[in-house]
Amino acid sequence: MSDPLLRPGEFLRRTRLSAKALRLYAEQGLLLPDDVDPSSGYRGYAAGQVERARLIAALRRAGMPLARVRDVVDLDPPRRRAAVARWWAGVEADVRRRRVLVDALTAEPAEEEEHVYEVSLREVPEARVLTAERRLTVEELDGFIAGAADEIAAHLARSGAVVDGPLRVVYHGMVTEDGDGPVEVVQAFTGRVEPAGELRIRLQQAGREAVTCLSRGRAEFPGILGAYDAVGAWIDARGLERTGSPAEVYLGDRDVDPDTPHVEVAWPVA
Amino acid sequence: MSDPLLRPGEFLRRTRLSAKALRLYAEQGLLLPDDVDPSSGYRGYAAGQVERARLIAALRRAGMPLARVRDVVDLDPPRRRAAVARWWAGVEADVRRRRVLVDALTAEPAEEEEHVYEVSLREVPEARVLTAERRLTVEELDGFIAGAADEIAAHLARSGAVVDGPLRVVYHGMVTEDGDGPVEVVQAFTGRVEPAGELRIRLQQAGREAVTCLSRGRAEFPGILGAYDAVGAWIDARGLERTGSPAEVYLGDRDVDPDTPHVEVAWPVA
DNA sequence: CCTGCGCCGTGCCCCAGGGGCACGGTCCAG
DNA sequence: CTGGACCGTGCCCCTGGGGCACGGCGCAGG
Repeated sequence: MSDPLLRPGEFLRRTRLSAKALRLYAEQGLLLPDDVDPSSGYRGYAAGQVERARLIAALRRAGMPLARVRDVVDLDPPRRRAAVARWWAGVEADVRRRRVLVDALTAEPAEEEEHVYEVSLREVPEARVLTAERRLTVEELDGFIAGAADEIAAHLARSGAVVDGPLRVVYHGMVTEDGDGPVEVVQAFTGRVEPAGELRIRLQQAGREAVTCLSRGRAEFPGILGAYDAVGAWIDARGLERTGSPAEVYLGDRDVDPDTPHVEVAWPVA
Repeated sequence: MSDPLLRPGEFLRRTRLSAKALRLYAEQGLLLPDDVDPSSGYRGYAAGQVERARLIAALRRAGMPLARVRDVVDLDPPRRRAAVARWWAGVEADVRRRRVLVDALTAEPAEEEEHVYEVSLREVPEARVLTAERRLTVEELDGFIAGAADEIAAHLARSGAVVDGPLRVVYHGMVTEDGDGPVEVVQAFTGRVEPAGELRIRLQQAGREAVTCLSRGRAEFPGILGAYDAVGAWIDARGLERTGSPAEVYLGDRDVDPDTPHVEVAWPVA
């Protein structure tokens, strides 16, 4: 009895995978049978495959997609643990994002102010700003904003300049064009800074803007659309005119209390 | 301008749904256009639909399946918030389950004892036990065990009897038969108890059993299969004979530290 | 010797929640 | 009247299988 191959039935019993799953994994090369009888097509598994099958089953039960399981199963144990942990960190981040949305959806609206956005007008002074601009699609958006913010902060720090006010993201291409219109990440600063790479320096004009403020939960898409509507309606109701592209102003860190003000929607007017 | 219907393009812009999603929701009756031009097939949406569409978009982004969205969107706001919260509680529970599995998969094995199960032999005294038995499939298993445990505890409390030892789940039908073989939830007790409903009283025979202990993470399927293997191999290596069905013994509460002993796998032997 | 039964294979259609493409009709402005 | 933007339908694709039908294969019992 060196190692008689396990027939599929026995292998299924030992791993509690379904026959369908087992065949799928075999087809995809994820769990190759040790031998396939060429006439009958019967698969034979070595006893050592049981452990691998159970690892796959555990990863699947943890919700890992097969494609990633494929990348992960063949790593040596320390690397595999690290890869699993990395994947799981992404899952947790996604759950946090969804939790913020759910919190906003399940929170009791405070006293009739369910869908009321308070819009106000404010003066914006002239300022020198460092910006990164790109034309991109929806799924690239978050990554671009985060990356550009980091790049801008790093360049300002290198140049010995000082951040002056919150980060703004200006949507030049209107809310949704083809992919998305050009999006510009804008950071006001004081000090001497030279352009670098994709980063440009320009003057932000002084003027007035209509602005409303949102908690983090309501700032998650699609809640923020209500804020755009409110600001737009407020502008129209007063007979003002839009003089530029709308912007989102990120007031705080991302890991802040979901109920505190977090994002402003601002639209330049005249 | 009472309320001119929004054409699909404008509606898409206002909700940032995809055309595909919008059409899907229309087909499924989830977001019915106010009007459909019979000749061209063009859909027209009332302005009031925008809010509903955004609610649907928010729920979808939170990961709620369309079927549940369908149940939820038409509820009045307080009931809707409650329904969303109930659904989300289930999501969180699932994430917790997966997190336990991931923790077990990413934990550093302590000093070479990666896959070693310590198996030992112990005496089991005769005991009177209250049991619930059923034949069921895999997906009913957890629900049945939880329900039976509650029922048993309630009946013992009603009868003034006292729980005596941990809960056992005996798998009479071997690990995996067709669906699953009969599964018996067993609780030893002291005191006077009458059978009730599906609950039966029987004598648990005295004897010996081979047993190994698992942390909660490793007790999640499929890690527990390794314990069955280890106990079986241990029994065979000593020339003992299996004299009954294997059982899982739940030592602690479910919300306990994932690293503390949590489940035993026990197999009666002679 | 035949027959039934348990295993096992292949192939097809199904689910959510759309993405993407092709083909064709509609609507409006120049 | 014609081009381009807008919009429809219909098809195939993805994941991770579930479920069913049909067919082969081998073994045991009558």
